[in-house]
Amino acid sequence: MPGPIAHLDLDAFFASVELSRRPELKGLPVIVAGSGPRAVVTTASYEARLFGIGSAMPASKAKRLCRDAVIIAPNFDAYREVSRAVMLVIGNHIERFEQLGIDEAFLDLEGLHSPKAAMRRLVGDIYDQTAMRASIGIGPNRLVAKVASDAEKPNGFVVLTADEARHRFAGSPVSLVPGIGPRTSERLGEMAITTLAQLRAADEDALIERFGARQGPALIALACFEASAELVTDREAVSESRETTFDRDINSGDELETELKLLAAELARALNQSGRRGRTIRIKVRLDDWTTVTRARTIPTLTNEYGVIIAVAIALLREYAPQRPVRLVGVGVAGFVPRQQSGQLELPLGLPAA
DNA sequence: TCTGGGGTCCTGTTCCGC
DNA sequence: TCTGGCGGAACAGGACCC
Repeated sequence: MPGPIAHLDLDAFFASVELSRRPELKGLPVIVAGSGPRAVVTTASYEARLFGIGSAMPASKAKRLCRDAVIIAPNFDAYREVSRAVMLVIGNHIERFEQLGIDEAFLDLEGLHSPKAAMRRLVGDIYDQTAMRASIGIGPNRLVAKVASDAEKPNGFVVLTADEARHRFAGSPVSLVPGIGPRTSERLGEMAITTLAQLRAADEDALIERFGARQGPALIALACFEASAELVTDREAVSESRETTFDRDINSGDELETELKLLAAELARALNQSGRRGRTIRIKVRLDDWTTVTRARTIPTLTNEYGVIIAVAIALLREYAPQRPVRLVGVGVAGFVPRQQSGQLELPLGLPAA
């Protein structure tokens, strides 16, 4: 039996990085958010959370909730740098770990003499070397570890078996577990299932009828805290994109194409820098009524060239021809191949063999 | 007072070739 | 020759995550 697994989560990460750069703000409600009229909060310090401010909240609302909040524009380069430093510390302690996003990781604790003591030392080292606080959850699989790290943050340190997790969170809303978001919560609510205990006891056939043969049983497994303990230690990106929300909705096709060109240029620059290429080019358009449309086209050869990307993107946009004001456009390239294979797959595909 | 940006994964549909 | 089944690839949308 594999395991145990630890989940490490950096507390209020973006805000913590800002506070370490500007110690005079310590103790104040700090919000990291963009500046436009449609900006949202990316991270709030724990002082700001006392005012009811949370992630994904419109910045305008956050300001109303706390007039004295210090608002700081996000600086992703700085966050990436601190993230790298933290991951280096983790790598010095733990052989196998899987980074997720910028501020968390799963750690394979198998074979460690005293996993808890090892995690205490790791958290101490991370703080000493980067000034970042982390919460730790330890469990038999990723799901238990993740929920455990969330349970008592900031500075949390929670160790649970699956059985203990089932008991401790029996009365918690189904959305406590990762994988059950707002939409699934709502649909479960329509079946009078709101807590994890209710989901665990739910009729599997009814769930299958409602959610399908795969997702139905998967929901019960989530409620039982059954999950894989496997880590994916060598994750490679499969797509990259750029998108922007306008301060005001846009009606003109010319203006949309101008924006699309800027985004495609930035995307091509990034792809060239990382040496990544893909065959599928997609656009994304969000209308003023929040409907989101994507269109994609796969071309015969791998590309990261601006000229190719923008030509396909504009063709897709013209074919779609939005009939309502547009609040967001985006462009992306997908279908990356693992780097060692990319040489072979450059041949035109989709042609009948000779 | 509406709701960012950058991703991943899954599902259902359609199309095409065998 | 016609038809149906099947599987894979592409595509669109949706849910979710940080």
